[in-house]
Amino acid sequence: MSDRAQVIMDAAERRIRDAGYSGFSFREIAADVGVASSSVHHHFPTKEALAAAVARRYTDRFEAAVLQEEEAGAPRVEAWLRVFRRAFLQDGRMCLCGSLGATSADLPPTVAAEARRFFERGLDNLMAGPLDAALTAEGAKRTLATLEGAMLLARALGDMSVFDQATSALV
Amino acid sequence: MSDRAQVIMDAAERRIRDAGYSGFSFREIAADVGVASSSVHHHFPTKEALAAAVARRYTDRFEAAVLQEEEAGAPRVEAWLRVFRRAFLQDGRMCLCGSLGATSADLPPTVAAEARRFFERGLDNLMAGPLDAALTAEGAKRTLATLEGAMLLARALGDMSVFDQATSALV
DNA sequence: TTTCACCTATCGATCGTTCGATAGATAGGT
DNA sequence: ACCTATCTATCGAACGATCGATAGGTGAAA
Repeated sequence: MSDRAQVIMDAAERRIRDAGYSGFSFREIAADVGVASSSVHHHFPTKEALAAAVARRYTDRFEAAVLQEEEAGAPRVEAWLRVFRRAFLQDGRMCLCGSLGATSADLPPTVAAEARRFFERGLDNLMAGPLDAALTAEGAKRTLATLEGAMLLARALGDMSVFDQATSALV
Repeated sequence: MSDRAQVIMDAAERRIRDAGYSGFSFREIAADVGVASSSVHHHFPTKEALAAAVARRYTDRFEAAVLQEEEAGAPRVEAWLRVFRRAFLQDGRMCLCGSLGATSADLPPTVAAEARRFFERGLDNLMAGPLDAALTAEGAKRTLATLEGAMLLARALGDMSVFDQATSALV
């Protein structure tokens, strides 16, 4: 994967997190990066392929960050909270797969599958390991739902601090 | 507000809940209703005005349904859970204002204001009343976040039962 | 006769996508 | 060292489709 392809994915990720799948275009991405829109197609043949690649990279990065927090000694739920919190407050944007998942019914199949994969991996991680650290199926779903919803609420209200208030009972 | 305008709003509401603000068009709505796209403009001059009207009606309906549940004796949080659950399982769709709020950064101002209003009204209601029934500011935000996130998660995973699992601890 | 709801037709802009051309790098053969 | 072939990354131009929006006309109701 070339540097240019990474920069294209960076721009696409920003745009999708702000506006969703149908809210970004090749021309916008191209303008952000400083190339012709046809050059974006050279790296990613279709819009569906670009969005799927961005979601795949996002999930892998996210999972790696959570594992790093856990290895640093953070309890399971707190690891997730920290990574979500960082993704939200640092970038000032929704979770990519939250943004995609909200319109899941209208997504090309491979993009919907990548969004689904993000949440499946999250639930697997939250339910894995020794019994004293693992969450129940319901606890894991509640945790992810609250984290995603906290982002959505904070964005809709235009107040970033809402995220911390909505998630304060998770730890 | 004429009958035709109501039917147009019905179609727009369905489409926005599935695909977000940038995922619906006048032509699609017109085809659903069975009129020309210019006729939709006759009732709602712009896309922004149509979406804002749909969100306003949605919020008012939602609030009325919650109040009805409360008057029927449902505890505060359970009233919200029931109305959210019905909106999700009956229609098989996201919350309209959740769908809009996810892309709040990319919304025309009046539409973003209507989405914000939905959550402000929700928080006000959850925090109102006698102390033994009212939620704290944090509890109210956590409740709305979990409800919205539960919809998002269930949609992304393609499994409606996820909503009940994610919200099982709210009551 | 004025108003209302709807129509057809059309506008300019933007969409995802495709195409052919071009420049630079790389590799192999002579 | 030189020529040739191939690959990669980029460009401008254009495709048909769709977008939100507008203009002007038609017919029925008030």
